[in-house]
Amino acid sequence: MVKRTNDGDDTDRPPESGAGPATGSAWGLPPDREPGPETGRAPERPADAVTRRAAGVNLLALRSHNAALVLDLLRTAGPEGVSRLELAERAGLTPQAVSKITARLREEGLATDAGRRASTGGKPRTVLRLIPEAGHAVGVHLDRDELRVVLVDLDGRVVGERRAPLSLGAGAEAVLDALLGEVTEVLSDALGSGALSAPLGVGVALPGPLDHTRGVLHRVTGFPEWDGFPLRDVLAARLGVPVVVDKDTNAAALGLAVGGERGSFACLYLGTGLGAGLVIGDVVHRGARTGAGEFGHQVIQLDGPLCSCGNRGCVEALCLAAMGRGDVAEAARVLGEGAANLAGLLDIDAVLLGGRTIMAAPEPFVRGVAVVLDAHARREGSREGAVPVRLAPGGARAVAEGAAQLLLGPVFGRRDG
Amino acid sequence: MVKRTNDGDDTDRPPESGAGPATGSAWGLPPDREPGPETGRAPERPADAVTRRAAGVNLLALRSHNAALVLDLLRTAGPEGVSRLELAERAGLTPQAVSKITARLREEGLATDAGRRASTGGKPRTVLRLIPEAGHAVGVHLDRDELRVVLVDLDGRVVGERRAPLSLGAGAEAVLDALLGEVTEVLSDALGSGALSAPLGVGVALPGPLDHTRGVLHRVTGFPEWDGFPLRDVLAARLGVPVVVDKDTNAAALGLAVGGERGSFACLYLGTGLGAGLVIGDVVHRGARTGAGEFGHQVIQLDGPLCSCGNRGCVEALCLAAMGRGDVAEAARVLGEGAANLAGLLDIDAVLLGGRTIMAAPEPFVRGVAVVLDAHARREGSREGAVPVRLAPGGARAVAEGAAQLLLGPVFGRRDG
DNA sequence: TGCACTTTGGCAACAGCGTTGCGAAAGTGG
DNA sequence: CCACTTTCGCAACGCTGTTGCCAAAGTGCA
Repeated sequence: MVKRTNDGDDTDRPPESGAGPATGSAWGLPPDREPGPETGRAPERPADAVTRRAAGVNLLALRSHNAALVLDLLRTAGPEGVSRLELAERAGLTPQAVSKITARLREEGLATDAGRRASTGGKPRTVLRLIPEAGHAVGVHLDRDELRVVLVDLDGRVVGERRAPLSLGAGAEAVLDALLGEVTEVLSDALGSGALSAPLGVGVALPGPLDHTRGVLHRVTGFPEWDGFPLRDVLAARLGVPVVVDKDTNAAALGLAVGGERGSFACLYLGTGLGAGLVIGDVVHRGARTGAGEFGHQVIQLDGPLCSCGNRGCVEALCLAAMGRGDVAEAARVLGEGAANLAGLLDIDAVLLGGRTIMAAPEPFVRGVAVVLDAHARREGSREGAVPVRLAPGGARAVAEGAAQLLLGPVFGRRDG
Repeated sequence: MVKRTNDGDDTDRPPESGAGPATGSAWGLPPDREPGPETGRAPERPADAVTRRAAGVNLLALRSHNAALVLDLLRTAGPEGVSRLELAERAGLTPQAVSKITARLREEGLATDAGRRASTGGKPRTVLRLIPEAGHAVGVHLDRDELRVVLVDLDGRVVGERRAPLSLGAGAEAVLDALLGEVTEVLSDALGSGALSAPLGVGVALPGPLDHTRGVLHRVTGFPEWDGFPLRDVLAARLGVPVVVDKDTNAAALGLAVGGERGSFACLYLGTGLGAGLVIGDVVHRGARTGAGEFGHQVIQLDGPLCSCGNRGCVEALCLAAMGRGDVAEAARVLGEGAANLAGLLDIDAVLLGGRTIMAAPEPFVRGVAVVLDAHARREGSREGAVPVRLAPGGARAVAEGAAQLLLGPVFGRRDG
């Protein structure tokens, strides 16, 4: 039902990566071709992809942009729905344009009526809502010791889930087999239980570093054997649907951005390591090399204790050392100083905390970080007050859900950054 | 000749701030009304302006977007010009669409023929170029001890300039009078020497903090009497043209972004203080409160020496202390550590150095910062190598030129961030 | 109960965008 | 001089959002 939004440049777009021949349901098919580690897309200079994209806007691009925007407004409104006039006001379009767009969305099965509003003296407004079942995506969280697969609908609701223990160091074949198996299971469960259209694709989130634009892993921390592995293309070839790969922190941040966190914010995740997902102006910021978010190896103590990365005085080293001593307050303070540096540099609207270590003792961390940010704001005389600190919502499934949003986001017009 | 790009929402847009009745050339007119500190625009909640702007795209918006894009490509091509087919390829539009757009630009006096290319076996391509004289903007750099005003054409070339000593602490009236005087002088010089269309407006860059969206100053460092002064609206009322206000570091960064520096980069300015201008994806990042770029008060030495801001161990304090001891190498090293934190956090493409202190001894700073970034990159095993460090080009006029780009940028489709 | 009024939202005509088909213009090369 | 290539404008077209208009569906007062 849902097609990926057409950007109007379908004339010379490279073919969908590994989409291969659509032999019925391609799920669970044996690999019809095994791309070697070097068989990726045509090598494109990353600089080109960033510095000057063809920014000319087509009528087709305009159409899909506005349709995606209206769809996003419908999604944001939730099950209560929105009226056409409200959509028009929020989108900055005329009511008649919205009428045409919503008529198309209804024809495509993406939207439907949802009752009417109370009259204000005239004809009551007809309320529209998204049909969440019109599209699905798979989100995979490939963690160091666990694999989690979720199936979510257009609304972002989880409609299927599986977990399995897994070691990232068990070798590519073992990990891929486990991943493909769990994904297939989740999908066949959903297919058995009800009507399910073909999924839009699979998003995979895992610890970095990696190249998001090409979907190639670099040396995953602690598992150098993955270096250079073209995960996206291998998975796309085996699954027969589009695959997107991203860092776990970015996926989590994307999930929050889609889930209602507006503006610019940073999610700090403290677990085996310390990383950050950055959202700037509602867009996940990855950087040209998918290297953004290196929060943990920010130096906040010149010539401080040696960190595993080779530098001295990194936030991560100080924070984990404090945790090793059982000094949560100091760990939170150190984290707060790093967060204050980040907040000052980017003028973000919120700091969100997550990760296993923080979830084990949320309150002292949130308070400790807030205290540092408050102190900085007061000393610098900020008129807006300190950046608010909150716990990142979503729990243990957040990364997998965010991974699914790597596919759902474009449907609602979200750009990558 | 040049009208500001129409975004298609001119139905309910607030009137151009202080544009007033156009009584001939409004320059140098006595103030016909003096807006008090509270007579600004209708107060708009900053959250709204950031979190959800009406993103629906109009046919009018599409038209002006594509026209601005083509104009930008013409500007980038320089005096040699570009052919229609090249424009079409770069813009992602069909040649025929480009023909129509360039025909309009030629009618409006913004573009013209510039010879032809050598034939490749058929009709030779006609080359088009921008007409730089079709539009101008004024850039003002309001520094602590000096005032600099430049007049630039569409190409960004400086066609008029004036300097005057000035103390920001001399009081609002004195500073405003000096500013208005110099601006009027620059314009009348240009009017006398040749044909000059009415300028697009005036961009003013000064040390922060301030509110870029409203054009209101906060407590300019060291000059608390400016707190809350609505500089944009006051100047707009007196000059009768649009005015945009921004931090000096942001203006400088914008100037570099327009001047050819692509992608994402940071400009670090070391003078009486230490600040940064951030460009992320070709867009200046200011943050919702125009607070981004607080590079100098990044803490890199927990419990270090006290800084003027009240915190301890700020880069600025350490850097300036080292300079006070004459230890340029240590200052560069400290600066480099801060730059490494920034580069890791944002995955930027380049670090540019500027400011009076650095220009006094450029080579040791560039080398010292590069050494630190190299060391970090090597230790972390970056496959792309270290972030390149360069001197920010442009010299002493860079900030004023960038201020003028605050007005020119929108003509070429540059969004604010 | 009936009528005036308000508000919503679809139908139809329209202006204007980029696209396509086609041909004139302006070169090269034999 | 002619065949060929390439550029680029004119004209028709499809599709976008916009405007004008009117039916539909309520409220509220007589």
